[in-house]
Amino acid sequence: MLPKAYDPKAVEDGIYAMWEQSGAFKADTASKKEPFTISMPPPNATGQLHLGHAVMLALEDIFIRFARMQGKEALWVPGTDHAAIATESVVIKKIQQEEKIPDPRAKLGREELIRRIADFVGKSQDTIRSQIRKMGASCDWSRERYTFDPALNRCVNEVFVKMYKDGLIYRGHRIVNWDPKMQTTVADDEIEYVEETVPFYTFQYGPFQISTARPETKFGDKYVVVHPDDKRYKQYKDGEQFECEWIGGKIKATIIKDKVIDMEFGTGCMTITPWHDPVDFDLAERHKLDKEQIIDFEGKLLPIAGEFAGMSIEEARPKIVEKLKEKGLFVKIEENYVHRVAVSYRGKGKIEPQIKEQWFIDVNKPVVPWKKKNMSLKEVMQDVIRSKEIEIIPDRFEKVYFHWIDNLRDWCISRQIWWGHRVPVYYCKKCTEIVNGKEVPMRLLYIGSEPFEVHEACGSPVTQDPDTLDTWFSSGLWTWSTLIDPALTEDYSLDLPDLLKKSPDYQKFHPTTVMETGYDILFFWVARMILMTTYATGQIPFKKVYLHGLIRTRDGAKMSKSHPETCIDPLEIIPKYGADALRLSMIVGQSPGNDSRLFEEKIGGYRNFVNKLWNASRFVLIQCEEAGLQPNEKLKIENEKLSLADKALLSALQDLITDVTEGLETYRLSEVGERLYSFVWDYFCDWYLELSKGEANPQVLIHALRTMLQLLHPYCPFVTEELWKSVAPRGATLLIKGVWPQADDSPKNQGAFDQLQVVIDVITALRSIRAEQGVDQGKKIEAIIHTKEHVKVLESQRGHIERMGRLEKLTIDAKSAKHKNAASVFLKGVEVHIPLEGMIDMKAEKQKLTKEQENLRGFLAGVEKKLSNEQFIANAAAEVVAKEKQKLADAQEKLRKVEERLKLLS
RNA sequence: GGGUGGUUAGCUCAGUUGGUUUAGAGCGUCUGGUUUACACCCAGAAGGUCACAGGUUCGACUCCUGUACCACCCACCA
Repeated sequence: MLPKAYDPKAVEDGIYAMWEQSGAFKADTASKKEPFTISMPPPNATGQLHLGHAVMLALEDIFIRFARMQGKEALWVPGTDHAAIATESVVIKKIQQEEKIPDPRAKLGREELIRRIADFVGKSQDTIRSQIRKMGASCDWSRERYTFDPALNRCVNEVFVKMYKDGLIYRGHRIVNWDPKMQTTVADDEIEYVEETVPFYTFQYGPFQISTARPETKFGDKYVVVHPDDKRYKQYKDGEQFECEWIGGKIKATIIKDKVIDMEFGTGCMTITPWHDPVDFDLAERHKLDKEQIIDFEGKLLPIAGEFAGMSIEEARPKIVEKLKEKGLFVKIEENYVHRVAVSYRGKGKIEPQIKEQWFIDVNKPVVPWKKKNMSLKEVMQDVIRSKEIEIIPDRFEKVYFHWIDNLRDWCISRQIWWGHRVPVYYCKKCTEIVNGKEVPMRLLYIGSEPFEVHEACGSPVTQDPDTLDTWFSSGLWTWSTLIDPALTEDYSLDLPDLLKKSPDYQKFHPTTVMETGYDILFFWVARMILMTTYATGQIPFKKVYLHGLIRTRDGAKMSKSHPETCIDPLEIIPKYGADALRLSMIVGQSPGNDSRLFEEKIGGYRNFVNKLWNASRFVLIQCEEAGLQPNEKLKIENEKLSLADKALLSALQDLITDVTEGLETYRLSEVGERLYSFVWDYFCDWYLELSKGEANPQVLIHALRTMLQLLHPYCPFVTEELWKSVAPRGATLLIKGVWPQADDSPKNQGAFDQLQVVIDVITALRSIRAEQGVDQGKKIEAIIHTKEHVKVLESQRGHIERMGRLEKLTIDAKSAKHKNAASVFLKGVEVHIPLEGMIDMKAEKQKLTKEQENLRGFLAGVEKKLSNEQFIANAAAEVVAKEKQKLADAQEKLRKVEERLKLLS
């Protein structure tokens, strides 16, 4: 016999091990079944699982388990991400703190640091693997991948080479976001802005007054920019030059007219620093102006700053202002200027724009063959969404996505950190080449995916480009690089199309079915996967994108370790409430794309539900034992032995199956969860089980329980699998491998359900009458009772109420009917005789019916109008029109009934 | 500056193309109750002019316009 309360801690690990050993997670490439694939967004291999991962795992596990039970070949590929910059900065920090080494890169060198990081990652991966298991995720561990696997590195290199050959990857001097702290470039998307209040200075610059929050960048400024339409500066011409006194002495300045200037802001003119400001850089490019570096890569001022050279920005700033004051060029200072400072999303270091030579991906060059045209990467990215090949849930994110693409610039893919896929470009250490008539060291000797060590022509060793690739370059390949057969990647005679063609997993499982992830990485990752995958494979990476929202604390704050009191840690919750409860609490009541709040009471509520299910099952088993039925027998449900309640339950189960299946197919997870919750608790436990205490039908009980376990399994896999052990039909597989129930498994009993509904309504009405009229034994009840389908008029003389177990028994004797025309039902502990005729309070009834009649007539007119609209018929899908017609027919029928009733009443 | 989402019961949120919902759930509150599983329980109750103002419609939580507040995203304001 089952214990009195469900103890998740005692069963979960065992169940998971059982699933794993059974091979249920493992997808079969050779199978003929329809594939259903999910690539798990790989958690960063830096630490611990958090709620974001937990919600991702819960959602995807539901998709996968449902698909598997529906008989699809379900593959869920797990993995981890090397997360270049994030990981490197974590490890460097760790070494700094634990070993007191201020600059680990310099002290340890490239090889040693990489070894240390790899060590750290290895341990972290173990932790993550076990945590993914704790959530019950049924992913295929035999196919686990890591973005830094040699096989994936091969894919990265192949794509790099292909892009280079297609002219999509180029090297150029461009302004980049430089992080002096991490000593690397940072992507535009990886920057966040922090508000800072700083002094805002205005200085005299020749005849102009210019304002700045960053005087330290102003040394080299020799261009002053004004708006061409600005009347204040009408007398100056574009390109006009003048001499003036500036920080380091006399300079010659040039006036530039350009529309980027906001005339309203400050004095309406500014000087520019092209080397350290993206806007200025663009402007300088447009007007072909000189650019000069002022600040070095460490964040210190260069010799151009004269006496300030070598100082840090913080140190130099007040001194420069002081000097300008001395020179009489200071005009004014505004103390509380709010200004936004760019900070690295990962390392939190202040970003200093710099011009550097970097590798870029050209997003505008139209060289990608797509649908028999040559498109740019941007155009392909737009096309796949526009054509609905990829659908985003919720669809409003499609707009956001398009907007992002519109503003997309060339993607800087090189990073100066060490942890990452190294740029597959090699140089000869010795040879030189002629560029623009000058002899320079050889820039590029070889580019390719195969490792390369010696320059054959001269016999000297080669060196690989020191830069590594942006982490999103490799994760952009994730949906398919994980499906490439690793053994093939050791063969360098194969090219990328060969690798794809010869990998059975790729052939079977790509494109993947659904990509589920947080909306916060729509740009970082989802967009990059679309870009990289369409280009590299000619296929879309996934058919659907399901975006979940952020999980917040009770107060709506972001979950972070800085608020330990409101922050929920899945690893603390699972032992306490169980993985099933956690999963439910994150799924039910949440809609895609919207943030939601999670707190412990909520999880507790679903723990109660899981326990309720457990006890209901216990009760069913007890009933069976009493009735002498083996719970794992094959069932024979005989129609003639069914009570009205049994029939109603069976009928309701059919509806439940239909609703749950449809809901899951359309990704309405919250709704389905709620439906299941309320069915199990309100309908099955509180109503049917209570009834069955009177006269139990163990066959129906077992049947219903089995069906509910099957339907609930994707949501709460552990408890359902555990219970399945007790009620599974002999010879049945594990629930995880089981089949999804079909709605037509057993006969429909819709009639019974309607009949029952009438009775339920009657009882509900009687209750309220009793409350209103204070009916007690022997007092007359007079009322009209509305039901879904009928208007029953009930007149009763006598009624009495008595307790019967948990329910109350209310008996009402009909006056005139004498049970002749009355339905007599025993239900929910209540015996009711319902007379079918008799009248009271016709006025109110008539009013209501008349109103309904009016509404229906209006409605009919509306629908008819719609259906006679040719444009509507022409444009609408066939099923929409059919639905409208159905609506029309239903309404006509309804109207007919209403009119009939009205006639009856008059 | 541009964009998106939100505003529904004390709290946290559902509500699928406008009509069987006289607006739902969970938690909380209140009143009863140890009754053939479950106090992680049962039976009931109270609690909402669906942010506000207009409009379209026979009919609006649902569609349109505007307003207010909140949140987020994007953008080159020196």
